[in-house]
Formats: sequence, C-alpha cells, structure tokens
Amino acid sequence: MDATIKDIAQATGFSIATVSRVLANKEGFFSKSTAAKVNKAAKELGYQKNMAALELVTRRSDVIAVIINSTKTNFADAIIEGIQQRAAELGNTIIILYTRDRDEAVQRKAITTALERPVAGILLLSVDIAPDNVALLKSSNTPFYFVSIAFRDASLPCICSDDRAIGYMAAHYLLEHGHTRIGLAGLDLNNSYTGLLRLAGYRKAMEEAGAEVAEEWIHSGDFSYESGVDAMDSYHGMSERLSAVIAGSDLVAIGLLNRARHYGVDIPQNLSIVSIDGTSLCDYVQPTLSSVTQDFYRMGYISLGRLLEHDDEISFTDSHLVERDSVATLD
Amino acid sequence: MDATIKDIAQATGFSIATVSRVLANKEGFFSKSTAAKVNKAAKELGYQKNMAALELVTRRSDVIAVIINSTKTNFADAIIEGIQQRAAELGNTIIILYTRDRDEAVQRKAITTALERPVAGILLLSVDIAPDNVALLKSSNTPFYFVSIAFRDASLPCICSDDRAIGYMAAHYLLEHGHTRIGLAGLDLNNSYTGLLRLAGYRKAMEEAGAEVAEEWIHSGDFSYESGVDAMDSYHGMSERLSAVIAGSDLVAIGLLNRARHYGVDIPQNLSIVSIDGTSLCDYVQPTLSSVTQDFYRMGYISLGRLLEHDDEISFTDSHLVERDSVATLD
DNA sequence: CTGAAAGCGCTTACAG
DNA sequence: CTGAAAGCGCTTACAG
Repeated sequence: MDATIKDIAQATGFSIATVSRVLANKEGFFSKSTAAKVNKAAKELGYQKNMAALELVTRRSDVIAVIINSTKTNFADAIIEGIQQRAAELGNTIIILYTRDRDEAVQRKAITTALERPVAGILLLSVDIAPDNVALLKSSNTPFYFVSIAFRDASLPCICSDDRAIGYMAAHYLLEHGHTRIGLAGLDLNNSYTGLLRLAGYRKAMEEAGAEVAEEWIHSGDFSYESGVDAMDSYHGMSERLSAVIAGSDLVAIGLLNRARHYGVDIPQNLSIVSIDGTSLCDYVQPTLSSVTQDFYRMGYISLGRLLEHDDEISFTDSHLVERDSVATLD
Repeated sequence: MDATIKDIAQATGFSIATVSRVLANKEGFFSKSTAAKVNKAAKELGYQKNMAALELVTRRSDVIAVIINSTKTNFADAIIEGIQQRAAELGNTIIILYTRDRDEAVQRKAITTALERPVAGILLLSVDIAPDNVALLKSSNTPFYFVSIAFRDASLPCICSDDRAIGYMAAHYLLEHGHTRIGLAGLDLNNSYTGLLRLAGYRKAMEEAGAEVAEEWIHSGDFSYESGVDAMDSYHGMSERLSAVIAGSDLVAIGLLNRARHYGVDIPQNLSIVSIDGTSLCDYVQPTLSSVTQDFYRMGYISLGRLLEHDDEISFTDSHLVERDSVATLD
C-alpha cells in the first residue's frame, strides 16, 4: 500500500528523521550518499508525501483557497487562469469554493471550509462580502485578498481595475468622437460599488466636456445580456435619440447590439457602443465591439503574490481602450 | 488562538474522546446534555475542525480533485458548475488542478498532487491522458472518472456525449433540409478520438442518404475560432460550393460565420451552418447558430456521483438539436 | 551528518 | 454514556 517514510527508513536502515530531512531537502543535514539511497528507495516504493500529516505538524500549507462568486461572468476564467499560472510557478495548490453575493450563510460556509485547513491564504473573486463575514475573515489569522472588486471600506485589501477611470475613459473616448448624447447601460447601481464608480467617472467626463446628462440616459441593470436588451428597449422609446451608449459589460453590449438590430438600428451608423471588459466576445460579434479592456489575467496573476506577501494595499491593474468597429465619429 | 478539542474538553470537563464524538455527531455515544455543553463551548471558543488532523487519522477526506485541461474551451465552465453544484449537495470540497493534453510530465504532476492527499476521488475534465499516467491512476487506490472525453480504451470510466451520434445528428438535420454538399470543419482528426467519432457519425449519415463526400469538404483543425476561419478560406477557394457546413465547435462556427461575412457569403442564404456544443455563444452572434447542443452541466453534475459510487461504466449524456437561424431549407 | 523522542489534532477500539 | 490510550505520518528541537 501507500509507502510512508517509515518504510523508507526500514528499507535504507536510516532513521525516519534522516529520511524526512532528505525528502524535505533540508540542505546540510545529510550527505549526498544518504540522499541518493533514500531517494532511490522512495522512488522504488512509489512514495508519495502525505500532505495531511505535513499540514498537521507544520500548521501551514501551500493551499490557496479561492472563493468565487457563482454569478455568471465571462471574465472569471481569465482571472482564475492568472491565479493558476502564478500558483503553478509558486508551487501552490488551489482549492475552489463557490459562494453568492450578499448571501451571508453561503459565504460563511465557504470561508469556514477554507479555514478548516491551514491554508496559506484566501482569495475572494468578485465576492461582495457581507459585513459579518468580514469580521470572520479578520479574526482568522489567514491572509485574504479581494480580486476584481473594491469596497468603500478601505481596510479590505484588493486588486481590481480603476472603475472610476474606466467610466471616464469610455465617456471621454466617445466625447472625443463627437458624441454628447451618451447613454450608460446595464450597470448595477443599487448594490455594486463598481457600478457607482463607473457612473462617477462617466459623469466627470461629461461634466468636463460640458455635456448635460439626462437621467433617462442612465439605465441600470445587473451587467447581464438582458440588461442590455432592456436598456435598448428603453432608449428606443425616447423621443430624442442617443448617439452612443456605454455598456456596463460585454454581455450588456451584446444585448444592446442584438436588440438594436431587432429595431433596425445600425451599429455604428445610427448608434455607437463602447463596451466595458473587452473579453474575446468583443471579437466574436459583428460589428466587433470597441471596449475599455480590463487585464483580468494579470489581476489574477498579481493577486496571489500580493496575498502571500501580506501586501494589504488596494491596487489597480491597467485598463485601456481597444478600438474595434462599434464606434462612429460624429461631425 | 485556534481552539482544539482539547480546549473544549478543558472548558467542559469532558474528555477529548467525548468531545470528539459530539462534534462528529456519533449518535448514541453521548447524552443530549453533554452535547449541549460541548456545542456551546465549541461555539464560544470559535472552534473550527482541523481537517488535516482528521484526514491523517481517518485516511480519507471529502475532497474531490478536479484535473482540468487548460486548453481553452468555452464549455468547461458549465461542467465545473455542474460538479460544484453536486459537490455542494454532497458536502464535498473541490481542489482544482490544471494540466495539458499529451504533456505527460504536467499531467503526472497534477495527478501526484492530487494523490498527496487522501482525496475521495479524481475527476479528469477533457484530459487526453498519456498512457503512463493511466498506469499511475490505476495503481493508486483512488477512484477516478473522465468527463467530456472518451477513449478507445474501454477500461477508462467516463461520461461524455455520444460523439458519433452528434456527428450523425448534425449531418442528418442538414440532409433533412435538402443539403447534400455538407462540409465538416474544425475537428481535430489527428489527436482527438472525439473528432474521429464525430466524423464517423457524419459519414454514416451521408452514406445512408446516398450522398458522396469529397475529401476537401473535411477540413480538420483544433476546435478553435481560427480553425473556422481557415476552413472558410479553404471552402471559399473550391470550384463547386458547399451548401452547408457542420462546425466542430461553437468557436469554429463563429470563425466560419465571421469569415463568411468577410467574403460576402450570407448565412444562411448562401451557406447553412450547424454548430456542435450549443453554448450561449450561439445566441449572442447574428444570425444565431443552430446547434447540436450538449448537456455540459449535467455531465458535470452526474460525474461526481458516478465517481463516488465507483461506477466504472462509460455513459452518455443527451445531446439534441436546437434550431436557431443559421440553417436554410434547400429545395 | 544522524537518531530518539515529543508532538501536531484528531478518531476509535477497548474497557468500564 | 464516558475516558485512557494508541496511533495516523510527518517535522524538528535536542543531543550527540
């Protein structure tokens, strides 16, 4: 059956202490010849380290718990890919746990499950955490770090895009192209701090340009395809038409796009669209969608290092405007 | 600091054995009043079970290792969602490990990492496993199960769609709509058993209908967007045009679609497309893509039960044709 | 460079 | 219903 260091000790004649040192590569604690014998026996016996024993005795592990918001997004993948790439480089193993926004019980269960092991740290992906669970996290001695979400509470370390800058960038780009009647669609403005920040950036750009914003231009939602469809329905009913819309996410943009087609509104001739996120979906649809593109992969990649270094800062990854075919210049 | 059962024993005056029994809910081994006292103390001390200790002593755990092929697919998410849903119901925790097709070393590392813990089982998602690693899996006493991939080797338990039936269904649907010049694009026909099965199903349907298949109609690839683009380039250069194409995946279909637009080929007026997979992408693009839709969520959901019941059968989840707007009837 | 021993936090026969 | 004790597989001062 599964060989243990005891078996290797028996096979080689050394003590389990020595075997342990060789296997853990404690340099200077064993001779080359000893190491050779031990490693040979280990290989022959098909030895595999028992992580449970290791974690019990050292009270630590290389496991990173990643708690993911199960709300469907099409960018979580890229973040996880970044995390997993960095984890592979650093030798960390990843446990994935799912939870939901504003569902305190499910969130607590995920956090508790993570804390039942001596995890090296907890990464929370787009998890809009309940206040009580913040306390739970803080009371544990396990480092934690939020990814792709920011909070008013500056004591919560996180990495995400600068959402205010994103809103500003999208609006500014359209203003530069001669648009002034610019809608903002599909952002969650009730529960999401992210949504409010993007709105603030949009308002700032509009204000700087001296462009008035009518409240009906701002059609909130939940970042979904349906939010885009709803927004287009609403915009289509307006007496004075918009010349451009900023979509709160790629899915919102596609909802807008397809619903516009339904109404015979040509993109970008009759209406320009700038999307926020910039995932591959922007290249799949026709016309391709110009976007403020977030660097999700990097967000994930960097987050792990930050977590492990106990870096408690709030930091931003870059976003930039990618021009595709969904914006026309107005003159 | 972190409370242990010892602390609870001290606080309540019971032995650690009794505390352990209460906490593990070993019915009949303790009185109600004892349980109440122990549970109260546990709550007060913020006790969290140490899984490392539990796994060490019981030599088992509720952890499921999910080894994922990092090759980008847009359906892995749905499978994982199914797995995670079932895991939540069954009380299992999920560890995620990434690997690559036909990269024996990376695959072995993932498997080894999984086996370092007393995992309850290993699920392998679309992992085209190297022969040596099959031996490694089999020599472990840990159950394993493949998801969304089948092998010639019938000793490897798996759940996936019936790929021969998928190829047949797609071709048959087009034949029913009057098409006979039907291409097959983007399947991996060199390394993928899945690709070969779909090809076989396609050939069978064509043969039954008495439709000849020219070899240039079959344009292999790697299931990617680019494979679709390449295939369309090739089809466009043919002297006699196809009236329909079966795409090896949704991404292939979108590649075909966008490249067709580039050539001024109207879908479905000039060319019909049936996609294989049927993910949400089919609804996002215009025209929407008719597809043979696989039930990825269910595949994931079911796989976990199969794994845990040591059910070594090879089984299929249903696929069905979803009509959208990319197929025209020929008369 | 090596070994004997204690201990990580838990479970579970065994005895009462 | 409860407790004392052994043990899961490993690491690490301590002593040599």
